[in-house]
Amino acid sequence: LTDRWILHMDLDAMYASVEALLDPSLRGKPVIVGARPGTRGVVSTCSYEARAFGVRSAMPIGEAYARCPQGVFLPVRMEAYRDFSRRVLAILSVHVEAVQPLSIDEAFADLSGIPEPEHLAREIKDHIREEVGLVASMGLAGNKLVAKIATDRGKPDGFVVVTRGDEARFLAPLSVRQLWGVGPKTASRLEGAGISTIGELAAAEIGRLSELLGSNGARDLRERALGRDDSPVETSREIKSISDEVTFQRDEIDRRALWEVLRAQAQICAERLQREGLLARTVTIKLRYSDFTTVTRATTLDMAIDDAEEVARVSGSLMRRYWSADPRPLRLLGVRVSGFEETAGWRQLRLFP
DNA sequence: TCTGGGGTCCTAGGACCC
DNA sequence: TCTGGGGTCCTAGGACCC
Repeated sequence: LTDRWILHMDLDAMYASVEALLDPSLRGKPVIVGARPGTRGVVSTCSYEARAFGVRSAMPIGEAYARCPQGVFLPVRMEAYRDFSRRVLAILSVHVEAVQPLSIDEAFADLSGIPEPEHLAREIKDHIREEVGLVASMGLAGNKLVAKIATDRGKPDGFVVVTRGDEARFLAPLSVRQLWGVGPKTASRLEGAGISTIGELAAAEIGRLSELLGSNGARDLRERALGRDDSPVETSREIKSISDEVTFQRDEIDRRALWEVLRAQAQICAERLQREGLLARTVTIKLRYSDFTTVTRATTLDMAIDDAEEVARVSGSLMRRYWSADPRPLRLLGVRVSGFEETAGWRQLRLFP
């Protein structure tokens, strides 16, 4: 498709911005959404005023407090952000047919075949600001990969267009870290081989890259470094797993307390299974000890389940088998269900809507 | 300054089957 | 009497994303 245009949109500092919309007295202040100082947790999102103090997403809350003690620290209020997210997606959907939400604050939209994609994108951006009050940064390019990076380059309040044919040139000077799929580990491995920009990555010998990342990883990464990506905008995706986990404020060793947490988590997973019309065959527990070592233990059943008692029973027996034998304090406990089948009732609904 | 919670995808090894 | 080989399922860990 020669006139493929993909729009990527990302709401600036979304959680902090929503909090400021709900409480205008927060406007212009360093707002840090995540956890209260003195508790276990990290920064989810912070306002640009807070970023000026060096506060960043995923930073331990204690460090954020050390850098910005005058900050306004707020707990995460997911329901509120979801509500704003829905309103933004609704605006996108008014203008574009194919919309793919990526997360609560990000989406792709397929603008292929639209006469003036840039004009439309600006219109959507204005619309979101006027009707919802949030600022969306946008990237417009010939594919998802480049559109997303374009958004990033313009933040905050960005609008960056990358012309088709210009992808590799646009990416070349940027850090490899900007590429989807290159995290701290891969970046430092590449760095060790003298590769720090996307341009250097694109020019690297494939054999050399394969040694570093395996042949599949090398091939995929090279394509991305050249700005090539033909993945479609997917309007719906299958759920693969459902989980609930918690980090305790203080490491927990009491059997009964742990059992109660596990039961509640099983219940949450089961409720969600039922809501989605799914049955799970695999149940996994996740344990994290005081030294942060983390293990998962799974079991796959012959029969798929969606009942809270059953999920609790299976995760409980995993706990007995793997924790009770060596009952050290836990920092985190979690339950996950996966290996889904649709329930008979839902299958019927789908066959005879 | 100790490290959240919800996910996805990939890899590797072992069991098992034909 | 010296280790086939391919496919599938399962477990566990790890990297990564927001």
